[in-house]
Amino acid sequence: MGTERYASPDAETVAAVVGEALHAGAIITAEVRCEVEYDGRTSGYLGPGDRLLVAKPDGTVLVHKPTNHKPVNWMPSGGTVTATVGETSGEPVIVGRRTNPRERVEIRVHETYGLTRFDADDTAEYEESGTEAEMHDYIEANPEELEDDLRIVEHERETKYGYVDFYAADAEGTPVVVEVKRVQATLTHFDQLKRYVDLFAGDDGDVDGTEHSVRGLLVAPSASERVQRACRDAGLEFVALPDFETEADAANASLADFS
Amino acid sequence: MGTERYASPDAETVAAVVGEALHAGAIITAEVRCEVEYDGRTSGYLGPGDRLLVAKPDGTVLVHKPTNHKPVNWMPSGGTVTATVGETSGEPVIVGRRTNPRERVEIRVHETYGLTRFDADDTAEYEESGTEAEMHDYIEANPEELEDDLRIVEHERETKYGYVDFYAADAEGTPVVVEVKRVQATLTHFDQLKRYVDLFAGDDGDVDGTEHSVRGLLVAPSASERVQRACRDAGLEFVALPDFETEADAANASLADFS
DNA sequence: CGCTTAATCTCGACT
DNA sequence: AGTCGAGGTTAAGCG
Repeated sequence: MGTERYASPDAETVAAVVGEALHAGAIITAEVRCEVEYDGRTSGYLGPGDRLLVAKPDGTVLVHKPTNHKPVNWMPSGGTVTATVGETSGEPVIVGRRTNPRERVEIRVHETYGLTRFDADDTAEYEESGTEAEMHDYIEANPEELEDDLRIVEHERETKYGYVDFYAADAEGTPVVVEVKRVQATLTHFDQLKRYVDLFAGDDGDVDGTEHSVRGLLVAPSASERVQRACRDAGLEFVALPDFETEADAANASLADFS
Repeated sequence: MGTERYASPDAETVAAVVGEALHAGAIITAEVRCEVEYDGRTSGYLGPGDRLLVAKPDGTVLVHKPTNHKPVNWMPSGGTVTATVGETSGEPVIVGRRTNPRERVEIRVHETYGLTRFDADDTAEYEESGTEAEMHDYIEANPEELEDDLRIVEHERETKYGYVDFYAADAEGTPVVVEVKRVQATLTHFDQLKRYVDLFAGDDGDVDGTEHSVRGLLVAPSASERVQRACRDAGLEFVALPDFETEADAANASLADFS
C-alpha cells in the first residue's frame, strides 16, 4: 500500500532493505551508479554508469539504462535475488540467479542515490482484445471472408509437425490448410504454412506438380512483396484480410476517440 | 548524477515534475495506484491496482506489476509522453503516444505514493559475447568443424527469399546451404533452412529423393527429436556443434567462477 | 522508412 | 520438464 524511501543509504542498509523487502513481497527500485556482469546463455559486461534497478519479489531483476524499452541486463522471474556487502569493496552487490538455464546477473553498486521499497497490492488482470485468438473466432464464424463456399472442417488440427490453424475444404471439396496471422505476414509465417502443406501433400503422395491435392492459404492483413512472391512460387495463396471487427469493437466504436 | 524525491505529491506536482524531468533528460519512476488503457496494435484495459511506473526521456513508458519480467503495459522508445491533470477527475493522467504504428497508452493515476526524478548519466555500452555473430566468425575460421573439406563460399548471402547464413561447397563441389543457430534448433529454424534449399533446388528439380543438387546443413548445439526427424524426412542434415570457444572465452577461462 | 533476422527474447499452453 | 508458437514482441543491420 505504501512506500518507504531511503536517500543515499549505506551498503549495509541497501543489503538489509533489499533482502527484507523482497522476502516480504515488496518491489525494490534503486537509482544507482553500478557495473553489471551477466553469465549464462551468453555473457556480457556493462561498465560503470547510472541506472535504474528494479527487483521484484518473484525473483525478477531489471537494470535499465536511460533509454530503451528493454532492460540492458535482467533476470526473469523464478530465480532468487541476494543482496550483500562486498567483502573487499564494502559496496552493495546484488545477484540474481536461476537454474534451467543456469545463469546469473551481478550488479556491483558503486553509489546508491536512492532506494525505494514499494509494498504494492495489485490483483487486477490485464484484459486484451484484438488477439490472434479473436481473429480465429472471427474466421470460424465468417469463413466466406476468406473465400466463397469455404467450409471450416477443423480448428487447431494437430499434425506430425505442429498445429494447423484451420483445416478446411473449398467449394470443390479440395482440402485447404489455413494459417492466420494478426500482423503483416513474414517469411517465417510462409514457412509455417509451407511445412503443413508439404506434410499433407506428402501424405497423398501427389508430386507430379500439375495438380495439388491440398491448397494453402496464408491469411493476414498484409504481406511484403517478397512474401507474396514466395507464396506464388510455392503454389500457396495469400489472402489479405483487413482489420476485422469484433462484437466488442462494434460496441465500443462510438466511444473510441484517439486524442 | 542525483535524484529528487516527492512523497505523496499532488496531481499538479506530478504533471509538472514528469513533464519537466523528461524534457531535461531525466528518468521518472513513480509508485502509484492506477488504471491503464491501451489502444493500438490491440486494445486492452488494466483495472485499478498498485504499479511501478517508469518513464524515460526517449519516450519509453513502462507499467510494471509486482511480478514478471515484462511490463504489463508500455510504450516503446520514440514516442512522446505527456503528463496532465484530468479535468473532471483532478487526477494525474500520463499518456504515451507514437505513430507507426499509431498507438497510445493512458495511465490514470488514482494515488501517487511517491515520485522520483533521476538525472542519470550513463555512457557505457554493454559488451556481449556468445552471440550468433560470434558463432558465425568461428565457423568461418573453422569450417572443418562442420565437415571435412567444407569450403565457405559466401557469408550472409542474399537470395530471393532471404539471407542464407553460409553458402558453401563440400569436398565433391556440391553446393551446401548452412543455417546456424546458437540455441537448440527448433522447427522454425528447420523451416528457414528448407526455404533456402527449396529455392536453390529450384523447387522443381529432382523429387525422386535419390539425388540432391544442393545440400542443407542445420548447425546448432542440439535439436529436438522432432526437428531431427524433420531434417531426415526433408533430406537435410543436422550437425551438432557443441559450445564453441572464442578467443575471449579462452582468455577468460581461468578467471571464470560461477559462485 | 521497410524488410529481414536475432534475442540472455518472455510467456503461456500443452504433452 | 521439454517443446512449440504467439507477441502490442523489441532492436539491430542493411538497402
